Amino acid sequence: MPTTFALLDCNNFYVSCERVFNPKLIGKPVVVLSNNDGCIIARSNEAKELGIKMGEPYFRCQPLLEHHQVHVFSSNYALYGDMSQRVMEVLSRLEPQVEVYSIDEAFLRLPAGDEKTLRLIGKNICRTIRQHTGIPVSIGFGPTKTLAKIANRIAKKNPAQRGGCIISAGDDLPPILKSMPVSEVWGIGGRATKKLAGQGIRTAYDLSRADANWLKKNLSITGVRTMRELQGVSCFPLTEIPPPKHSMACSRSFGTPVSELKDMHEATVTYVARAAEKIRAQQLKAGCLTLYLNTNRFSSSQPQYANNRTITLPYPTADTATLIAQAVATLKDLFRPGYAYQKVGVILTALTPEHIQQGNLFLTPRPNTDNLLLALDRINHRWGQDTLQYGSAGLDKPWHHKQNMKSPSYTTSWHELPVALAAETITR
DNA sequence: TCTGGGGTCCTAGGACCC
DNA sequence: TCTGGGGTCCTAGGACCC
Repeated sequence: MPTTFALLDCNNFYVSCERVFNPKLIGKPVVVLSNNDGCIIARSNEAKELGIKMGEPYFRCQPLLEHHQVHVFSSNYALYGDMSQRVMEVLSRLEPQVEVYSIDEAFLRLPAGDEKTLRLIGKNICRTIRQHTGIPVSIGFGPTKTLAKIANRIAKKNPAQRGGCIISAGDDLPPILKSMPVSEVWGIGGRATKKLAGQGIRTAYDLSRADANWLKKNLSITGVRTMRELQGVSCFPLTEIPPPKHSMACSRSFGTPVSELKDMHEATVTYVARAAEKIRAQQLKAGCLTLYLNTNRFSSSQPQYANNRTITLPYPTADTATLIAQAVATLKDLFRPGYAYQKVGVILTALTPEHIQQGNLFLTPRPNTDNLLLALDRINHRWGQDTLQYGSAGLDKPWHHKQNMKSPSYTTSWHELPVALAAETITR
């Protein structure tokens, strides 16, 4: 049965989240920064018009931002994550076949319908999500995911397409693809764009007509799939049930460079605890742990050092104390004094479901800490992250990343709920 | 002074087997 | 002096995504 894909995308998502709880920002230029207030990762349309680039380091464009009185926010993932869930819930109530693709995007699969039907569906989705969450969204339809992505891009740039741009695999397709630079095609990054340019392939249309053998050799099988998708042949299916994760990571850049082992130790413990909490939430255990650390690679005046090590754990575990002990021992091996470190990070891999565990013939049974961890997670969930934490994670955390302009966690913290004031009006 | 974080997929090449 | 061929598995690194 023929189907249509749709891509729903929240407009300037992080900025839109800030605006829901701070309507004064509507119509004003707004940007949101990455962790540690490092780079620009979200811009309102007004900010884009000022020429502020995606991924630009904050310190570099700070004068421009100040000059235009741009509103700047540190990223607030508690808020964005929660708003994302609300958007996806509303969407799932409207449409049965949904793949949550990222924090601000979802693919849908619909029975292939005529343009009028799709447009009605699109309008209804956009209106309902806006009404229930306050978040503006755009939608694009196409016979494949890649074409739905392109349709979404066109819809977003063109307010007349409110309710959705629709691409079909007919005669209209070539002119649309000819107007789309190949670098804007989903799956074509900077490297591929360069390689393709060398072959004279500059637009999505050129790519849809490229030589499959050359593509396979130079862009791997995924390049060939993208080409087929541009032709209207679906190669990337909808995955409604997210596959289990293969890895779980936690890392942050330090607010200021760190040289002391004590601080590195505290940060390592903090990130291990967080990563362990995350895999427990998904009923997983880790078989391996990777620890890595590095100095600031952008600094030409400071001596550079980066290292990493992966260890196999004695048995798969999600027990924070066990993981901390292993990570700290690894840290002591990797740490070299005399460097200004910028970051330490932890990756848990070889993840397996907690109820399917391979036993070990030669190890004594390990202590069962399941109930302790359950209580820990429940308390932190109920009363907020780090209500209970391991002592070695430190209290002051002088190395903590910068977050100087963060908005309140309006929807996830009892202490930070927005307050609505109603003025009494007298009408007689 | 100040440059994010968390994922996935694919491939080449090494190690190893018979 | 001359030293195969075919296969699997694993891993590091590259590329891409948001």
